[in-house]
Amino acid sequence: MPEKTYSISDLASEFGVTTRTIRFYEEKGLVTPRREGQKRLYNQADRVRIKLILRGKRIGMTLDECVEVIDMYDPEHNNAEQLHSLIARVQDKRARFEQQRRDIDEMLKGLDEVQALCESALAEAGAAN
Amino acid sequence: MPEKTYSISDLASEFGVTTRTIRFYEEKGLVTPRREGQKRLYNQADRVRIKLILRGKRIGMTLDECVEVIDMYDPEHNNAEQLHSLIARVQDKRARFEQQRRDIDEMLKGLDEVQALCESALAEAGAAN
DNA sequence: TTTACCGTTTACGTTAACGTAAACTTGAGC
DNA sequence: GCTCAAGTTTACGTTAACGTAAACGGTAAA
Repeated sequence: MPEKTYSISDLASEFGVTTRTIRFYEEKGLVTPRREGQKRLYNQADRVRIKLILRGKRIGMTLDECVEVIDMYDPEHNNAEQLHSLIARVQDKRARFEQQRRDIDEMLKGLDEVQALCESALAEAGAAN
Repeated sequence: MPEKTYSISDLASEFGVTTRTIRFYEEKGLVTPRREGQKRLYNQADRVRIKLILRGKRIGMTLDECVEVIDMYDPEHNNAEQLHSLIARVQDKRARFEQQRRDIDEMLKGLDEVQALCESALAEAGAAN
């Protein structure tokens, strides 16, 4: 069965971005859809790459960093040396993500405190009536 | 006892940024150190704000978003209406941060898989000898 | 056939978050 | 008194990640 394909506006609306954004990612080499005549045709792999890019962006990664991570997924690695270097890069990214998770947890803790203060202030105001 | 203060380069080196960055934050109204003559003097509150800004930046927040969050911490809120609106904003931020945490967890999962593949490939190569 | 979309390329514009450089002041140490 | 490091202001430069506009091609419905 033929693989499912997507038009550029399919993906744009699915992911809530503009077609310009997707073409821009192509300019930068992040996706390489095939063409049907003039029109771009995206396959499942393209779609996944875009999804990964947008996930990266949500946590503040640059497009170049997104590429770095995505490239880790395809095995251009043959020998032991390359495998070790890949593992090292994985560790670097992991450290970064774990730092980010700590940052987010701190942020959430702060929000909890603010909310608790708000609610106790509201309770007090309510009790005053 | 007088509050502890910091020079601009104190904070710059503590946080690993340039003095330009800190002055830029002042231009944008994110910090307002007092002056001793010509020189800027930062107090503990200023220092904490900068710390919060940089934490926000690490998870991809814009400076404006950092201000939004930081502003939630000081109580400019008196009446019940303002308290409810603040709680609503807290919920919005919370949702965003939780999404980010999910994104990070997915990223880490991906890294785990890559590393596992690398290690099993290395084990296989080792066994082949 | 005309209208209405969807798609395309090309190209200039925009915003955030600083970098960088120049020119000047000021207090500390020699 | 001179130097030197650390500070200041002013101002133009830079990069990433698209936005926006113009001008055009294909096709499907009215």
